[in-house]
Amino acid sequence: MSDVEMPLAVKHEQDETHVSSNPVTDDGNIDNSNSDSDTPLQKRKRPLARKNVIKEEDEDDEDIESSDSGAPFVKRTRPAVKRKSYNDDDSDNNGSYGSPSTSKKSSRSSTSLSDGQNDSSSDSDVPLAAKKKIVPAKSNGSAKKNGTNGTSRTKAVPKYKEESSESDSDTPLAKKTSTKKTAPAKSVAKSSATKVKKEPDTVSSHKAKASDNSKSKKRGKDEPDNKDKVKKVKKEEEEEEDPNAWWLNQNDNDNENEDDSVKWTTLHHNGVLFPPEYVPHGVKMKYDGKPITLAPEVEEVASFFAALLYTEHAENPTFQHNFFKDFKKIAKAHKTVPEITSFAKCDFTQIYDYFQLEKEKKKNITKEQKQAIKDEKQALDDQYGICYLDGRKEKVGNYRIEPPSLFRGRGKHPKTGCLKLRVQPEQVTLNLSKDAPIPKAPAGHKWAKIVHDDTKTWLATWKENVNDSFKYVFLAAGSSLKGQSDFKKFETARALKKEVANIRRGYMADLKDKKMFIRQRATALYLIDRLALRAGNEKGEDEADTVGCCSLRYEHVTLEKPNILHLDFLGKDSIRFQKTMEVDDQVFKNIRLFKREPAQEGDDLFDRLKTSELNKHLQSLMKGLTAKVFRTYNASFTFQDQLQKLTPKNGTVAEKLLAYNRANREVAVLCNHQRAVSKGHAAQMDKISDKIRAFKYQKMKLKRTILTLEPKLKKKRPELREPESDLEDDWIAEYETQLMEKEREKVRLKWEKENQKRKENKEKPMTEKELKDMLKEVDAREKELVKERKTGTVHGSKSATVEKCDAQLLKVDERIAATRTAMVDKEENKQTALGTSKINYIDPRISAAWCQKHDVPLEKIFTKTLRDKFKWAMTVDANWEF
DNA sequence: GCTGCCACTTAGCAAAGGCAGA
DNA sequence: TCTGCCTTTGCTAAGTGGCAGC
Repeated sequence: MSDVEMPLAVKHEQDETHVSSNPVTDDGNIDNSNSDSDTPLQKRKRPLARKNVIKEEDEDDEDIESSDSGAPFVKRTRPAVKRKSYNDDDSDNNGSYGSPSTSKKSSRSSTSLSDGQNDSSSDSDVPLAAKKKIVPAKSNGSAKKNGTNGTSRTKAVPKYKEESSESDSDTPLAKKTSTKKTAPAKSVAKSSATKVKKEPDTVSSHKAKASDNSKSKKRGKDEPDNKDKVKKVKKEEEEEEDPNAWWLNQNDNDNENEDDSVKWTTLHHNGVLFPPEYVPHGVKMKYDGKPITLAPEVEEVASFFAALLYTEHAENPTFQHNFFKDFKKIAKAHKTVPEITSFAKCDFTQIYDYFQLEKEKKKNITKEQKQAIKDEKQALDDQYGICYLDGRKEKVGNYRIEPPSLFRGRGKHPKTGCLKLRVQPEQVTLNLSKDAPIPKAPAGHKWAKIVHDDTKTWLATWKENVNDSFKYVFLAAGSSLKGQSDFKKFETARALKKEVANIRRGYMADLKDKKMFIRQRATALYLIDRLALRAGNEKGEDEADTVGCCSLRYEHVTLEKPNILHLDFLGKDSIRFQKTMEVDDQVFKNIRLFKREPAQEGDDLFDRLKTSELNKHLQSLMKGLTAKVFRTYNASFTFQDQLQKLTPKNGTVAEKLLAYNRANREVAVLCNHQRAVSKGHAAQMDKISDKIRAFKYQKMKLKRTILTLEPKLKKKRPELREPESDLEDDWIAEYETQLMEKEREKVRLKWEKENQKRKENKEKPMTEKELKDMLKEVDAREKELVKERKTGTVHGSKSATVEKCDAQLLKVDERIAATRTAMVDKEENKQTALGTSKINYIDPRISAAWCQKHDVPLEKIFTKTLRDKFKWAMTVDANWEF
């Protein structure tokens, strides 16, 4: 089997590419004289229209219809921004790749497939499904019935009604809502429950599990502790009686066709929290070497930049350019003297230094001050951090209005550095139920609008000025609405699991379709499925140049005979996607066809395909299916598959966790979730190595003690004479010197502490001589160590016995193993971000079931926040399968 | 049928918090 | 108890995809 079938087998090289720097000229413009043509400020080359008729000499392609009846061949035009490959100066990476000319005339016939490649239409060639062992879900199928397949969505009629933006009530939220204890006739729990049905093995309770004593099988040494911990966590979390446990409160008789667009019946909240008004610090910036006085409004913007000095943002020419443009404007508006016209003459370091000082001060505040800050935060959380949805208390997520700042766009975002203005209450619309008291707007202000839209989950919204996009205040991740949404997402992915073999057969057949549009759709789907690519919607010219599958361009794809595909592009967040994989021969042929001359840099690879068309097709294959479901499905499937393969049956908890993280990592790699290697990574690794060496040293000493106690064991137990690896004589000598030095330091501290105590008790202090005597003991020990090194005999403590030493040896071995495991985990994890896939793509029920099955405490894999977010998933039993 | 708007999910980074070792 | 490092959380940017309106 070729590894083309397995997303995991994809070879990948990852890298991160970010902005390059161009100097900013005095007038605030970017000097491009030395840069390549890749600057975001330049126009992207408009793609040339490709010839309509494409002739392919390969027999399959000969009679492709040139004008798809289903898809009018109108070449789409993209924003006219010239886009050059971001990795122009990284040519080494591509040097060995097949040049675009490989896509020209090929002597290969369709039968010249690589070894093991079958006809793409055959079953054996159906990807993943056929190759991976797909275990049918053990559930009773209700998921399909309930999740996404069973309901027909009734179109929502938004119940919009505007009201006066004046606040009409001071009544505190809790007081008002507390009278509304009974759930409304159509509560979320009910309406959502119609889609979220009970699966017998899904809702078996943890309580039953907790009382199950059958798990008294042999445990690792650390496990009794863990068991207690599990119990403790379970108990704590069970004790928090959850009135929002919608997943337990499902009614089989609920009407499946019920309108699921209505999200709530009543919604009460306290509005949003605005950032405090700006308080000027009075620290002056320098202009042309001289301190200048700034109006508070100007000082605020200067401070935004000063706070970012020496960061990548402040070094980024686009950021500088955009900041300076806005800064100049605001400085002029406030008649700053002298007029600020040159970025190069601006010196923000004094403000930066002031912030550093403030940071230091903040570090050194008293306990009481810290507590006061904490209390203040708690009070705000109490006021704004909760709301009442259908009478039930729920957490609000981000109730703070985003403070003014400089927009920190990622990658080569053309607007990065622009001034993000302070949001006024007059821009903020609140969404709450008609019966809810309207929160008071800040003094002297009023709200933009008050709406009562029960089809929306947001509590507040406003428009930001930089990208003209909407911002929202939503419920927290652990809320019922978010939980139900998560549940639905994973149920759709599970539904895909049942359909995926058919869908794959379908798109593999479509790869040879006569219509170009269908071929492109099938090829794109193949890539989305195999490489977990994002859909790739079209983007505007005022956004960073990043792509997904449907927006891949000519220059992102390179082919290498016989069937190797290289992909290299910037994906979401300008994270580089760089992978090489073997692809199905027909996919290879198709991409070669799509890349045909006169296609050139800047041209779309899939010039007839849009994400909307792709998703429309997917909807026809399975209800609720979109491109992104493949990512969720493949992530969860891969995770479960890897967990099953990697988890050691009789391993320790540490070993099982290593397996868990490895499975998680496979998913993170599949989804291309990257992170920068932390600055201190190498030093941290060295530290762990030292720790292991120290353990080995202990082991060596114990072995020698045993042999000193029982010299006869030399023959019986030859392993006692074997030297420890990595323990050179020089290292041992140095280590022992360090040990003794630390010992002396300890003795001195002990002596000082004792004297301090005696002083307080008005007793006679210890003398210097006594200290010297104590230090002499250390000297004697050091001499002894030198002797031990020479002779190889170690006497150990007076009470030392062979049995005791053996027991200690065992313990040290365990510690070495655990530390090694942690070290391997850390090294393997340095470039990969596991969190994103864990939070968004991996069905949490897989983890919950795994924890139960392998007796691993849940809190080892999910933080409190995640346990809260996934509480709906924690009730599965050990045999639950995705 | 196309386009842009809107609502929501997904994403990495940086600050805050918490914990282990000194 | 303190310090420094690692983990967790908060923030907000950047995606996806449905749908209204032209």
